[in-house]
Amino acid sequence: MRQYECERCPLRGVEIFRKFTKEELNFVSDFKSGELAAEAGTTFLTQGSSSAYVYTVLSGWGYRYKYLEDGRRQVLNFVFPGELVGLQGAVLKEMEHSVQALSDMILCIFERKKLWELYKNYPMLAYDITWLAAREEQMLEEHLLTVGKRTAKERLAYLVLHIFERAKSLGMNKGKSFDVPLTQQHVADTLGLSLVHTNKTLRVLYNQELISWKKKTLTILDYDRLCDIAKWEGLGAQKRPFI
Amino acid sequence: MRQYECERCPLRGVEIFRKFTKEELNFVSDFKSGELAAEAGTTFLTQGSSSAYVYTVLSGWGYRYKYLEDGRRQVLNFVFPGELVGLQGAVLKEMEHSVQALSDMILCIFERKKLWELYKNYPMLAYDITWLAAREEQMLEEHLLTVGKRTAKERLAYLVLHIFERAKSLGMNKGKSFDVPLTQQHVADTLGLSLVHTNKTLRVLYNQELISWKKKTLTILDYDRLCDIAKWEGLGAQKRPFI
DNA sequence: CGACAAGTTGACGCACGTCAAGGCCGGTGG
DNA sequence: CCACCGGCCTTGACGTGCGTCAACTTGTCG
Repeated sequence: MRQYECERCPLRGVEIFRKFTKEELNFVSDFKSGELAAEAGTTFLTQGSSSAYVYTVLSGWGYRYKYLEDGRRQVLNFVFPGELVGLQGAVLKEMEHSVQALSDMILCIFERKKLWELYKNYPMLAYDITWLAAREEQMLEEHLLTVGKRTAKERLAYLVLHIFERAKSLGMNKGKSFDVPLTQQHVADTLGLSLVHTNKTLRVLYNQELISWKKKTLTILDYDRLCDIAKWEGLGAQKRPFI
Repeated sequence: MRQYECERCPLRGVEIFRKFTKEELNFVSDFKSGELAAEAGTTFLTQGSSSAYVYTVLSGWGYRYKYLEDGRRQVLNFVFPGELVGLQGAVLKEMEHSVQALSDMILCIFERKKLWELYKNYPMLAYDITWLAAREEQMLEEHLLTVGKRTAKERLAYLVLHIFERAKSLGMNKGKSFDVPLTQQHVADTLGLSLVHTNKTLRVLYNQELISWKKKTLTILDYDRLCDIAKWEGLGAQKRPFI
């Protein structure tokens, strides 16, 4: 049921996260009510349902998405280790999106009911949750700008940089390369492009020696030119909280 | 400096907002450090700057938007009375979007510094802020779906319904009509469409007797068919907090 | 009545979507 | 070991929804 004690949480060591006090750690440990191992492909939160839990990603990649009734799918954002999932479902009446595991994931389970205790007794953690929500909002806004205003080539450049930055901040990269459990269909559904056009645009980036993406390994060949193309300024690199 | 005392706040009476305790009201009144009257067209929060304040909208409409360096603009969302503006700038390092008044607005000013006090002493209000952030996120996600996957006609239908629902929940409508201080350029920049195509698509909706939009007055002529076209299920109508 | 912002309309072009046909590769079973 | 299958990727041909350009109209405010 619980393999990872909060006190020995493998993520705590990652530099980007702010340090917790002993007391906070104790509370979180108590707050945590178990772990969920989700295999790649599992949808563990579903659009339209109200979840009794909030999760923190311990390891693995996932993505949040929405469907239109006729099947059109929009990927909203990805979820990386240290991030909170399902807050909407806990705070509002229900989730209006689904979350699926891209790779095998381990999630820490927190009960919705206990969230209130956290707010009441650990204002710093409450503030942290707000911080995480604000950051999520910021990412969504940049995505909206991407889908609304960037061209196909700009979108691809943006997406590649976006996921690279996020992976890198967690040490999930190997130099300029990293493993990406995405299919081109995922990419297309993230960027509001068709599968075919996504494929052809990726080919352009490859031909221009900007990236290489073979067998789930993505390599950034020319970071600066990609930034230029994407017209993107990067994510802030502040220390971040994690519950 | 302060025309509207929190104790006599005109918004408190609006049914959709949850009631505050006497104590909460006192705190908010103390938290509030003044009012800002922004004329239509004023940009009162700017992309890239870090603001020392958070605002609550007392009256009027605004919109949040982002620019790409070459001038392409994406409208992210609108802001209505009772909503919080500038939380990102208060919690994270800086705002990554701007906010402009569409009509004349009155905003309550809160100091960023005091936000922490709120978290420490009024967990319920802290929770409310999270609630508002989660709702904002939900709206953004629906917008992303719209821009990514809906056709021009669907987008227009969606937008019309979206702003109508929000205005209506605040009693800002007159039956099926309401005043909309938007130009077609705003609409285009919200939906990721060109101005010309927006105009032509609006004409289609008008010709099909779905809406009428003349001189800043928008009328919903056929609510049901619009919903059908938009493939949208509406915003939740829960009681909402407001700081 | 002039000036300027906003809305309107038609003509034309292109970025991206759709369709369709293979190709590659890892997995499974005989 | 090969045969087959089902995902996923790739590529060309062709179609179209939406963008761009440009000119005109309408409304508004001095």
